[in-house]
Amino acid sequence: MTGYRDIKEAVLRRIHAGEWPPGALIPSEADLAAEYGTARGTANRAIRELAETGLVERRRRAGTRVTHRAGRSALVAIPIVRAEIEAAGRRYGYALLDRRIEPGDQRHIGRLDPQAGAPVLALTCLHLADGEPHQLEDRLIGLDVVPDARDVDFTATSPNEWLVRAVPYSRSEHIFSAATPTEDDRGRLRLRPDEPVFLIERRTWLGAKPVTWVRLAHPGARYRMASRDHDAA
Amino acid sequence: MTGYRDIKEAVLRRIHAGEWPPGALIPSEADLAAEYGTARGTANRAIRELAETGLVERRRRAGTRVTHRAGRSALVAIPIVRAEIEAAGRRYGYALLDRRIEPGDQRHIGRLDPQAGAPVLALTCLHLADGEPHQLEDRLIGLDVVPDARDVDFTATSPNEWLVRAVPYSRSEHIFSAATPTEDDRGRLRLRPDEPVFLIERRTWLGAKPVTWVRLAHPGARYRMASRDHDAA
DNA sequence: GAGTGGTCTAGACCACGTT
DNA sequence: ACGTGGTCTAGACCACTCC
Repeated sequence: MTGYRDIKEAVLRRIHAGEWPPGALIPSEADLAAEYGTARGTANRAIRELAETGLVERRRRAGTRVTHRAGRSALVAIPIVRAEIEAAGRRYGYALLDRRIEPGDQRHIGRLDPQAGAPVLALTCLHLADGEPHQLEDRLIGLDVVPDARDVDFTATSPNEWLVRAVPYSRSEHIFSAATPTEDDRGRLRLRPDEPVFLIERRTWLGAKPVTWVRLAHPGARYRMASRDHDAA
Repeated sequence: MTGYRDIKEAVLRRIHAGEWPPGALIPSEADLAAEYGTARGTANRAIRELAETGLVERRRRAGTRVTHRAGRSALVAIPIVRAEIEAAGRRYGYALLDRRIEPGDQRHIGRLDPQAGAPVLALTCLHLADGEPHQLEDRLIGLDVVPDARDVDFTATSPNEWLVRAVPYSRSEHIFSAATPTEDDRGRLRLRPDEPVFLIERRTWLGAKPVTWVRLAHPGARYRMASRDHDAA
């Protein structure tokens, strides 16, 4: 029995073998289906999944081409910090360091980008593993979009966990970087001299409205983020 | 017309609205199909895609449940450095700094993990943007798996580009981290004092055999890696 | 206009795991 | 045993875009 996985692997192999170099047109779904003796739906699923990884590009009428700049992609899981710590067999600790409500203004541009004048909830908290600082979280929440956040007791629940449960979002964006820590980072994460921080910045929207911005700082020398691969063969 | 996207959004909304809290069972494909007046295949695709993002978990006979710890995931594109630089409108430059062939031994454990005694090609090269150091590449290639690499002129072609074109792989793994630069990093990337490096380490296999290991170091203060989102609504 | 991908349908069989 | 998801089929209609 030929399945969509078989077709996917076969096409992947033929691309890697050089049969279809970058830029080349691969056979249409109908031709692939005929060649492998399946329904078109089966070939469709195979090639659709290859397109999702970026290996090929599809356009109606124009057909399916092998992508030129074969960048690789990786699926990075960004765990909830509590789960990450507990999964490592360590004791999770949490502290709310600061909570303010600010009018949305210049300070938030490029981060939350709130509507002019809309109030912003600014939180700073620390996540610990076995009592040792693990992640420093600076967060902005748009109270116009998420009014309920005003009344949540964030000394008991971390904003991450509350938001995941309470607030839907439709789009998010991440930036990963290495940085020299700020003075705050240095003190709160108890960094060694010269130790950098690994930063994850995430912005989240519901439709066009910004929901939350967060900066997650990890001690660089003690943090690595791994990914499973995304291409497959 | 109700499409798989409609069902996907509807289910997403109902989960976020609290109708099905984490751990709850959502209706079977057949029930959803009946509810929304579609074929089962349509409901299948909707829920399958939600499962791919990790929002729900599916098991035969047991049904589909809302995931408990809904970690988020992001799809990170790792571009070929040349394309990345040229896409930014900068001039690409490349230099091979070092090339050695070494017997596979202790030094490579945890990186390439070559078969005992198999020769390893070790390359160091620098990628520049407008003449400024952009990425320092340290690479190991298993010559037992990729014998052709021995005869390639890597002063003309960067190993990244050659490998992408010439060698298939079946699995890869990435680690992202922030680090204090080594003395080599500092000199070759012309780092400012206290400037950290952003590291990408990638290991690639063909079946069970290690193909290549690479460490890509970027000046932290000048490098950010962005991702598109992977969850969708 | 015609060929390509995008999607849906109604049905089917099977694998799997819970009961 | 039986209900669930996993997949395939053969056909269909449509949207898009190149010619």
